[in-house]
Amino acid sequence: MTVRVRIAPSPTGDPHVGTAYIALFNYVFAKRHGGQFILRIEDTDRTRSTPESEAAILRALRWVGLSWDEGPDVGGPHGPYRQSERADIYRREVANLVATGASYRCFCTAERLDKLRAEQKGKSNFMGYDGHCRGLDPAVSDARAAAGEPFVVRLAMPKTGETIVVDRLRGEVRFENTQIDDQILLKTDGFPTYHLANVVDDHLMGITHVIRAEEWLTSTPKHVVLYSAFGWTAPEWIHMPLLRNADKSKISKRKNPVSLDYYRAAGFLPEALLNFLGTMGWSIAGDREKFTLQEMIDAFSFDRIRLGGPVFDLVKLSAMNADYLRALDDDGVVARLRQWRLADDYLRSLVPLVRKRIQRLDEFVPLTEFFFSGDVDHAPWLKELVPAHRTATEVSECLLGLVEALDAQRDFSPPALEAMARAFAEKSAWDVKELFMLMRLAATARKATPPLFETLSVLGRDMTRRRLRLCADFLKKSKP
RNA sequence: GACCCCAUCGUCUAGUCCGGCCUAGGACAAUGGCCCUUCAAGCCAUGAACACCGGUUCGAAUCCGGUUGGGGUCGCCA
Repeated sequence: MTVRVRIAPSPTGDPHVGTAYIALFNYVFAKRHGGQFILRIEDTDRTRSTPESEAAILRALRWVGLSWDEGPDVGGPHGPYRQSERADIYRREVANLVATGASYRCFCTAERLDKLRAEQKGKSNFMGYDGHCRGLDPAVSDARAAAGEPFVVRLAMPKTGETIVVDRLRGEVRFENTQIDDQILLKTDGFPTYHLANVVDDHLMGITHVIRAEEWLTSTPKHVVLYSAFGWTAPEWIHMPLLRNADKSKISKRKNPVSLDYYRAAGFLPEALLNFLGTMGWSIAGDREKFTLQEMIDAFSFDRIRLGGPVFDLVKLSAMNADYLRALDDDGVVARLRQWRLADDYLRSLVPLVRKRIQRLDEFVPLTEFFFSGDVDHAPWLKELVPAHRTATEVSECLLGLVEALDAQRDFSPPALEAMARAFAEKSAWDVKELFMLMRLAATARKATPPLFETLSVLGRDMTRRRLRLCADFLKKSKP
């Protein structure tokens, strides 16, 4: 049996460092055993998935140095590799399940479910669907569906006994069936949920090992039941520990940069990032922490994974990055600088912003310095950041609000940014002039810069968000 | 709250499976020093952990039980 594994990101946002982490272990395991590593796009959330996000994820994964044997861009014998293009497959498979009674239509409204949840909250030990439509007469169900009434399809979980998940890293994990609710498999819009699509695709694509994050562990019994309902052999499960913030909570953008694009923009070397991720929960040897991708492949074994959630420490990553940088010769560093920012493309995007502001070429570098630095120091601007009529907390909150707005802002062109900022000003009752200066100071640590939105546009989403957040943190600490 | 997972220096980890080699090793960070016109880098040194309580055993970081702590999940998101 040849090993086939996959990484299955959802294109609903920035390329996540956790995706690279899990992709790395999948990739390494596949290569260790001469198997295949597949990339599948899980875009069944029609409201949140975007082609831009998909492209960004592919680009980021490539940047980090991982490549896949099959995927939406490279094709393969088990395509399509984009779940939105496989909708008919899921509908076909789920129809079989309804026919055998392993799943059923549910006509409950969102309102009813909300009410149910509210009632259960705090009172009941069981949280989840109450099986209201489970006993519906199939003839009635058929008639209501035929009449055009919207419905979802749910998995009929066994009501007794337990489901055992065999996890490669933990052994048998047991779940009482009574506490697992009837998972929705097919949504009202006809698209599958993760649980269905994931099982169907893993089976159809011949996936042998599912290496994914620990957050999936508690929904795995549903997948076990699904496999058996289909009559399919389940893959082997391997749930990796979750990357953590410094406070041990699951890594999040509020407490850590999580976008791979940030790490690229901040000048981390992809091989250093990969090496660092390889030390998260895994070790190559007791006294060794530097290794190449190939060395990791050669040495890889699940036996060397520990399950405590590793804290993603930027300081340690930076130290490792420094090691890689020092190992490069001078030409190597030059090459990396060019790949990073000192490239014609980037300089060209800067020139329109400053050409009228310089009289001599030697003014270019000082004027554009903040485009080339990572984190900036806001300390000298405390007075300007927090004018007399504002409190530090107030300004900090405003910045955090902006970061949130920026998170959602896919279009980073100057006009789009300006529209966003003006809308934000209106909504938050901040004076436009004041808000714009705040953004300028936070993003650049300067009072005088090229036009704000052109500047932010070139600076990019990741660096802009990082600096605003840093500024908000600084203010929060400075004067509570 | 219910269920599930986890538990070695501040952090990443070795050691845990097959108990003695562990007065617990390495790395990052911290501190002190050396080097040096400066700053880095480099080198040397120091402090720093087996969560707790029981049990098994001649012997436990290692095995068992409990407690505590942390995390995750309970979405027509993945």
